[in-house]
Amino acid sequence: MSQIEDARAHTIQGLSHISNFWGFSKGMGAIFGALYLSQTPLSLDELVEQVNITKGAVSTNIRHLERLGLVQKQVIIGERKDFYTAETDFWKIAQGILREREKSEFDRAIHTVAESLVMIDTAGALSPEEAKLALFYQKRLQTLADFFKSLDRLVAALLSMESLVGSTFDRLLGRKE
Amino acid sequence: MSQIEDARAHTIQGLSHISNFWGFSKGMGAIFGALYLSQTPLSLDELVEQVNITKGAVSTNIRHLERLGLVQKQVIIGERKDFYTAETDFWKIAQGILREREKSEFDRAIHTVAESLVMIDTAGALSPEEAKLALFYQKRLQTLADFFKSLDRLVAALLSMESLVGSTFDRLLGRKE
DNA sequence: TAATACGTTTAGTTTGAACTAAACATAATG
DNA sequence: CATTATGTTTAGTTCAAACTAAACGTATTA
Repeated sequence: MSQIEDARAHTIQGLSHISNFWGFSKGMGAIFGALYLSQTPLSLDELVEQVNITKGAVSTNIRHLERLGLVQKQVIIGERKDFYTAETDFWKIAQGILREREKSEFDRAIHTVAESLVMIDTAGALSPEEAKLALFYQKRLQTLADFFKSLDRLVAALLSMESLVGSTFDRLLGRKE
Repeated sequence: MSQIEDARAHTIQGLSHISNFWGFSKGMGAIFGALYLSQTPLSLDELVEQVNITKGAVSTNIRHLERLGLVQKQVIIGERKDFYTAETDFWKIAQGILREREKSEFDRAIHTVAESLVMIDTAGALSPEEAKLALFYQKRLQTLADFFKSLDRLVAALLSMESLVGSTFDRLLGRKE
């Protein structure tokens, strides 16, 4: 029935949008969607057909998805093709994204601000106005650094909750009691 | 001293990158950076000069920044120009972004999944395999919906913490005791 | 009322990410 | 060993977002 196919297409298109919104390609969202709404693992060729993008693009996108933990490769014995399945635990997925993407980005941010602070620290003799400006920068940069460090701790805390995922948040938010 | 100017440039460039990473334009990050590292409010023309993009772009970007709560317009009496200052409370900023961007995006996601579920519900007579597929979709879509709803609650919870911001998280994460 | 100062809008351009098509590398099969 | 099946890499293309330049609207000043 077309109604059901429509629901599938609608969901996939929605996931494409979300993927895009979160800074990934639409293709990644669509591929994940196709896998998430498949009762069986899919091969690369099947994905090419279902999602309607070329093999190269699927290949690239799916490796990215794998690295993030959104998709798992299934090696089926006696089969030459690779098969893929979607991760269905979204809290796990969130962790994967936090780990692979946000973490390194926070590290980078912290590093950049630290560098800026060093530049100021190692500046030579300063005129009175320069000294005042330097002090101002230091204060602002320190605020920024503190913020990033807090975010970093938050992420680290979430990532260390491995075994609790799936229940912790839900309980925290009142979905289960 | 050039060392200090370098620190400023380095920070601004870092903020541009971060802005871009979070799905905003680099220009927005640069403009915010210029304001954040300014001891005085800046006019549009001063920003044009400092950030080195055209008036039109600054105008567009700064309105976006304002809407997100990253920047405030200061109407100075007796001055025809608008002046802008950067918000310096980053937890407030995070809230602004959550409110303006994430919230509506979650709403959209929830809505899309709900639509898909309706499509399945209203599908007519189904063959046995179709019925089985429909059931499978329903289960998966429900899982997805639950996840989005949890995220939505999380965001709502964070947004309702208005008065606590700045201390709550830090305490939560052990930065202060 | 003319001239100026300012912010916004618009038409066109630039740019980078994600795509396609096709060549390629590798392993399995006959 | 030639052929086929498969996934990856690459050179080139497409497309949308963000930019520029310039026109525009509006308020202020002379």
